[in-house]
Parts: sequence; structure tokens; C-alpha cells
Amino acid sequence: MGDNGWLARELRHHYLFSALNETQRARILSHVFTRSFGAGELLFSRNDPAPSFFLLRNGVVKLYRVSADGQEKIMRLIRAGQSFAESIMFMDQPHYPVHGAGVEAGELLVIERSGYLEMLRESFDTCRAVMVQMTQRIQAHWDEIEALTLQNSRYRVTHYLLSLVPEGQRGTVTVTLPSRKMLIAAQLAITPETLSRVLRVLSDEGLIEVQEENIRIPDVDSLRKRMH
Amino acid sequence: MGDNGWLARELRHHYLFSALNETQRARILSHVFTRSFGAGELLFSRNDPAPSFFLLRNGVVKLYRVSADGQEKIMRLIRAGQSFAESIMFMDQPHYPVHGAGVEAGELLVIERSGYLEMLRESFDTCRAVMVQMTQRIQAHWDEIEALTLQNSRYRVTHYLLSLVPEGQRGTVTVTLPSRKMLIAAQLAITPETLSRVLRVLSDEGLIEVQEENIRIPDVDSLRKRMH
DNA sequence: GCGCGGCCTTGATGCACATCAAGCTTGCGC
DNA sequence: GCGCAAGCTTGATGTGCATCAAGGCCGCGC
Repeated sequence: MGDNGWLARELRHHYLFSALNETQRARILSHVFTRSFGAGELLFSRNDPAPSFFLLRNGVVKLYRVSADGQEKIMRLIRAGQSFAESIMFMDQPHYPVHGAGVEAGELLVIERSGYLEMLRESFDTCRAVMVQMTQRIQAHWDEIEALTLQNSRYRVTHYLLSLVPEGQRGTVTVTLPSRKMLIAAQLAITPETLSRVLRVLSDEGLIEVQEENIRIPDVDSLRKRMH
Repeated sequence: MGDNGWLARELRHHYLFSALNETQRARILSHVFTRSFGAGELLFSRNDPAPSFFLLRNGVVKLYRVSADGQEKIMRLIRAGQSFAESIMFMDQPHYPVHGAGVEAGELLVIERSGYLEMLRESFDTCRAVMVQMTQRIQAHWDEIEALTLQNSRYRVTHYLLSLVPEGQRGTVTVTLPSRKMLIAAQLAITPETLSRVLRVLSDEGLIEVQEENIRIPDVDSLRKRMH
């Protein structure tokens, strides 16, 4: 991409690169380029051959699947600083397992699988960092599968709201929904109508107060107690 | 464990150990012991501190979560030769994220996290093998989340039946359900009643023939075509 | 200004699956 | 043999969420 100085500096703080030494990091730059995209632009389709994975610099990206009848489920919403599709590195026939598309225009780093993989061989610490990430991803999936099978929509919405509350916060908190309600519904695997209704019920019960995309939670603990 | 000769021989064929050299494999044995368990016996609970992961030698183990009202969702059913809970290796506060219990009595190898982790540092190939496994697990989770959100019970049951058909097989196949129908239902996140009814419908449509736990599929392709 | 499309809400209706309940079969202990 | 429990099936009923439909609000282009 030409201007490699700040790129190297930027990469230093991401777990995929932080454990590499300067030589390695310099070497990897030849396998990296940037790409910008618009809102709604398709980045890759499910089952496309996957030569690269990505690091999002700014904007928002959705990873999603589509059912036979066109319904869409967002598997993950990517925000600035997050990497995605790393796992294609460890497939022997790398293909993207989901669709990827822009939600808000932005720019991403495209990292070539083969080059990075070679680098991995030399850095156990980076290997370990990748595995830590994958483990966290697996945990998240289990939580989601649990929520989908063992819990109802009220639980899922409440759980989501609580996930927006800063760690360790108690008492009264105001959170801001990080995206349009439609997108949130698609993540929680409910319809926008249901999301709207659940928020209504919660606010009728005095557990939350909805003001546009700002949600005031008078008491985090009592919300947590009444998830079911 | 004393009798280490066959143990070393047994381990050689498992991906967690196959890339290690003899010295390493010998060294790891001091971090491994066996444990036998009965049907229904609890092996570990969700949130227990997790010093070890496991390799199942024989019997069947279920990994599951339980909802507030006692409903049980089987996250994974482990069979002889499979390892599980490896991912606790990469948590900084290792705790089991699910319950584990015997389904059919058997015996498992208990592998200490710390010892194995040290070994990993020395073998990129093993690292890579672990990452490949984790990647496959992640794929499977995405498929499951998709099935839970985008597909109905008929699809899930059909998909499950087709997963029992040997790779590349076409035409007429007979598969045997690998466990009691209750357990299968708990994996597919449906009730035994619904499973029973779906099988009934499929067999009324001539797509399958049910004979106890043996299921004859006259034509794999037409079953695949009529999943929805 | 006005019209239009996207997003959100609210209500009426529908449907897939769960729940509840009863009956059947099989295996096991006595 | 009998009684009993576990697993499976089938039918009747219930319910949570989706679907369908309509209306309000807001931003944008004309």
C-alpha cells in the first residue's frame, strides 16, 4: 500500500501482530493491502475461495447467512479494530463459510493467508494468541446456541442489553444501542417487531426506559434478576 | 498408570499427539492418567475450575447445558477416540463452560493442561492440528446456529439423518441411529415427540423407512432435495 | 413546500413446536 | 408369572413468536 510506516505502527497493537518482531512485521507487510468498501457492498460470498482474511480499520461489516427463503441471520457484526475470517487459515480448502458485506462504509486490511501462515510457524506466542481468540469465539457460540435453544426472546434481549453495560457497573446505567434495531434483531434471531414488543414489555415493567437508541436501566441488578 | 507402553502406542494416532516425537510423547505421559466412569456419572460441572482436558477411550459422554427450568441441551456427544475440552488450555482462568456426564460407561484419559501446553510450544505442527480442529468446531457451530435460526425441525432431522450417511454414498442406504432417540432430540433441540412426528411424516412421504433404530433411505438424493 | 422510502411501532391472525396426557412396548426385579 | 419404570408414539391443547397489515415519524430529493 505504499505508506507502510503507520501501517506497521497500527498493526503493532493487534493481537495478530503484536507478538511478532520488527523483521517479521516488516515481512508480512508485503502480504497486506487495504480495500475500501461502501455500505451494503458485498465483500465476499459464502463458499467463495478464501485466499485472505481481514482486519477492519473503520466502518462496520456484517457476517451472515441466508436461508432458502431469503431470511438473513447475522452471525457476527464486525467493528473497527476487529479481525475476521482468520479461521480460513486452517482449512485445507479455504472457502468463506458466510457472506460478508459492508453495513457502514469503511476500509479494511486484506491479509494473505499463505504469507501469514508461514509467519505463524515462527511465533508460538502469536499462535497462542490466535488460539485464545478462537477459544473465546467458541465460548460465544456456545452461549448463543444456549440462548437460542434454552432461552426465549425476552432473555436474549435482556442479555444483549446487559452485554452493553460496562464491566462491573451497578445501579443506574444508560446504554446506547450500537446499531439500528433491525440489525440487532437479526443478530438475536428475532424479528424487528418482536424486539420492539420486548422492549415495550420491559419498559412497562419499569426495568428500562427507552429514548430513541438510548436505553436507561434504572437498576442493572433487577434487570438481571428478571431476565426470564 | 504404570502400563505406559500401549498408552503411548494409542496416543500416536490421535491428532493431539501424532506430530510429537518419541521424547515428547514419553514426557507427556507423566501428565496423563486414566479414569473410568459409569452411565449417568457427572464428570465435571459448568464453571468448575478446569485443570485438564480429555480423550475418550470408550463409552459415550455428553457435554450439555441446562436452563433455569431444568431443560437440557446437548452441545456435543463424544464417542470413543474423540478428545474434548481442549479449549480450556487457552483460557487464562480455565473453567469448564459446560457440564460433562457419562451416557454409556467407559474410560477416559485425563490430560493435564499445563504439561501439554508446554509441549505445544515446541511443536508448530501440533499447534496447527489443534487450530484445524478448532476451526472445524467453529464451522460446525455456525452450521448449528444457522439450523436453529433459519431452518425448521424437519430440516434439522433430515440434515442429521444425512450426516449419518457415509461420504459420497448415493441411492439406497440404511443408517443406524447411534443413540437413543431422546438423546438425538436433545442434540437437535427438539422434543422426543417432535422427533417422532417428523420421522413419521418423512416415512409417510416414502422418504425413509423406520425399523426400530435402523432407518432405510430408499434414495439419498430425493431425501436431500426435500429437506424443507 | 411536498412526496417518497426506510425504519420503527402496534394490532390481528397464523403456525410450528411445546406441553400435557394417555396408551403401547420392552426389559428388569421380584 | 406380575408390577413397574423407561422409552417411544399418538392425539388434544396451548403458546411464543412470525407474519401480515396499517400507520407514524424522519430524512432526503425534488
